[in-house]
Amino acid sequence: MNTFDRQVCEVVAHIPEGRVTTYGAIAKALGKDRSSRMVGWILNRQLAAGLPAHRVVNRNGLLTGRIHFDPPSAMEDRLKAEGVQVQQNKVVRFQELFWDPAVELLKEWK
DNA sequence: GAATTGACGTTCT
DNA sequence: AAGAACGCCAATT
Repeated sequence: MNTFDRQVCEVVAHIPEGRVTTYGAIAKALGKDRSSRMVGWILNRQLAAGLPAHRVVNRNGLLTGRIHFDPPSAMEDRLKAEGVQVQQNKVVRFQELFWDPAVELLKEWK
């Protein structure tokens, strides 16, 4: 487990309930704005680490990673359970629910 | 070890 | 405005 992995876990673990963020935003917050792909990969590796990976979607608010859940509908169900409305595999009010780690996490970091 | 393939996103045509 | 190309890099074949 390298630094990047931990950073990603750190960020994802801090996403508030009922909020969502994107792969790109996370990558960018870590200075790897071109490696957004890796974020998904890392989550995949750490899926069993108890991370709220369901709060991470692509930049359109689309639940592209639901296929990697077991069952695939788990992602959508969990989000709904947290009060996040989902339709056609995409987050409703995504813009408003978006949680930018580069900004929000910085506040916590203090 | 080369080629392919992604939980992505930006840029160039 | 829609589609192709590319950057990035770990894992799989």
